[in-house]
Amino acid sequence: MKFHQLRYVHEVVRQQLNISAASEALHTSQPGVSKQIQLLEEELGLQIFQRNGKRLIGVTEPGRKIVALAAKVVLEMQNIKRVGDEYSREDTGELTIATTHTQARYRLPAAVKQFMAQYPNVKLTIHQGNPAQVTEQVASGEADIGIATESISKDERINCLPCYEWNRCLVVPPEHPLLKSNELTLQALARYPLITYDFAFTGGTLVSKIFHDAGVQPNVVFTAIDADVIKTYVNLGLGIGLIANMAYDAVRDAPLHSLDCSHLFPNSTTYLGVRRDAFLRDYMLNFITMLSPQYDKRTVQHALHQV
Amino acid sequence: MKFHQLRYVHEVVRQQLNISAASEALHTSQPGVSKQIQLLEEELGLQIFQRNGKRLIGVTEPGRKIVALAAKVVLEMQNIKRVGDEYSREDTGELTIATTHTQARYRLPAAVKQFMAQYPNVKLTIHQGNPAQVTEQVASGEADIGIATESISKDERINCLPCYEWNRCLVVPPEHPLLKSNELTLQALARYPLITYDFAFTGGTLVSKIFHDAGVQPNVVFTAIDADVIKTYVNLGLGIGLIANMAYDAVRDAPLHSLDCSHLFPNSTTYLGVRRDAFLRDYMLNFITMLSPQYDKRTVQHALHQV
DNA sequence: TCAGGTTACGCCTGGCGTAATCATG
DNA sequence: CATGATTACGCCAGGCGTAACCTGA
Repeated sequence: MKFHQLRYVHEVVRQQLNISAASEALHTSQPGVSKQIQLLEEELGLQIFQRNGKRLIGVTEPGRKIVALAAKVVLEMQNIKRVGDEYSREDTGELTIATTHTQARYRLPAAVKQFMAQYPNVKLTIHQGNPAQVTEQVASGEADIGIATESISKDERINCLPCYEWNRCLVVPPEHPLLKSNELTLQALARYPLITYDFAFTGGTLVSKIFHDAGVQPNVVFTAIDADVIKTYVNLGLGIGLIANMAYDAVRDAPLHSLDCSHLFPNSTTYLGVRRDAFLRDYMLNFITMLSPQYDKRTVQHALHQV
Repeated sequence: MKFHQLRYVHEVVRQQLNISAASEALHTSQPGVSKQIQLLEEELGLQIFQRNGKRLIGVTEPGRKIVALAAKVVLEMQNIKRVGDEYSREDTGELTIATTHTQARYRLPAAVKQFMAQYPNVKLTIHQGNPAQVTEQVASGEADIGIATESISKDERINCLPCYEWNRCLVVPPEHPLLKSNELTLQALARYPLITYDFAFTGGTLVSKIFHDAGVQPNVVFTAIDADVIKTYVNLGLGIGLIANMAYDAVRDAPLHSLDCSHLFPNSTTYLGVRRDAFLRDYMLNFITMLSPQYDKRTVQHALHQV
């Protein structure tokens, strides 16, 4: 049983059972991949893939176990390589961060700037997506670090660290009637068309739960992943926007006004997550401390079980 | 980076850094192992082993990480092989059980007999040791299943299942004064020289804690791992024996008498543990159900996280 | 007919074993 | 000197790529 064979199986699965695509991704010939997979199946004495004639059309029952184990092995091998890099070509490598728009746009820039200055030879990539996608990217190893709210901390495959707390604010056009009322309530809020994040009302998240518990039905007319998009539409007079408070800046976002909502919703916590058994390069740990200066490296290492 | 190289590193560490011994264990030549390890070190750009001239005298800091990861990979590869065996040469293989004397002698025989009848082609091995050794063997993968009391359930690397509960009894020679007293107490017990398991008083275990909490100092004159040894010495009149109640049988152990102690000590639970990320062959799961018929296979699978 | 997979075959890398050499206690 | 690691070297398995061939949609 060769390590290559496991990589091949792993990649074929990742490429939706397309051997040609896998061989391309692996920079090798297609017959080679085909052959090695056959040899592995022969050695193990079982079929990993279901075939219809010559096409792969699925993964067999035992195949699923093999695929899962192969994925683990591939990850461990990556980790070993990383340990090598860590102790030799110090301070060069890659860092992939998966996060949501709000974090990428409003919270990460300072840390990223600092990081790039300190590690000019690390190739930094930011993957943007909704919380579920962030979680998946971290769990699959596509991203080294994921930054998102709550949901990421509930995944068994991911170790998490609370990063910081935040709340929401309402952005409204100038002269909006809500600016004159003395106290903002859920009821008042529900009277106007609402524009907010598209994931705020999926999967029983916090915001939807608060409305539901209060027996108030908000009038959500439009959703986006993107606070900037939301503000744009608020500017057009299509409604009022409910966004993270860090996404509003009085000067930059004039003429919009903001109304604090922290009395309506409990604080949310943004978590940072890494895959359970990923090895973190030193610069990765340092990035985390740049993002969350309240932790030192030792604390981070401990919290993320990098023993 | 070849899989073989990781096996080599793993085995060299297991053999106390003796490359010759490792090459023997791996059925290959010593220069081969030496070479491959050098190649791996070269590829990773770091030293795994500390060398004094040509002798290996230790594992470097990064080496420790590599060794740990290599061990994981080796284990996963074993698991993959097992999946293969599971679905092809059904019902042949090996099963290694690590357990303490008491379990091996008094509790396992029935299950073992049943198992051997059903799986004549599975090579069954029982490793005997104290609870700490059992734990270590399971954690290291030397044993597939470990059966021991409490301590095994506290190891992070092991998934456990409570197997059954038991308590202790006192074995005394015939005509012993304790046979005439109406109620057995810790104080009464402490008046006589005591013979018991050697691990009963190490590491703050249950028995020692009970005595300590009651402010009673037992007079332990002799310890053994083995209830049979203990009974032998009780027979010689060297003291009274405190053993697991399942280890006493009125007929077989005559002329010794027993006194129930379940009012003095809380029940102990015997746990069955498997390594966190080990793949369990079907016959292994069946062995567990034979030992603990109160669970069905599905329950066992779930409890041990064999998803 | 074409995308996608397997078979056939020769090249050549690289792993292994043997034998010789070197270092440490 | 004996134990144990490294170096040298030739053999050959086996992985890879090219080319030819097969097969459902």
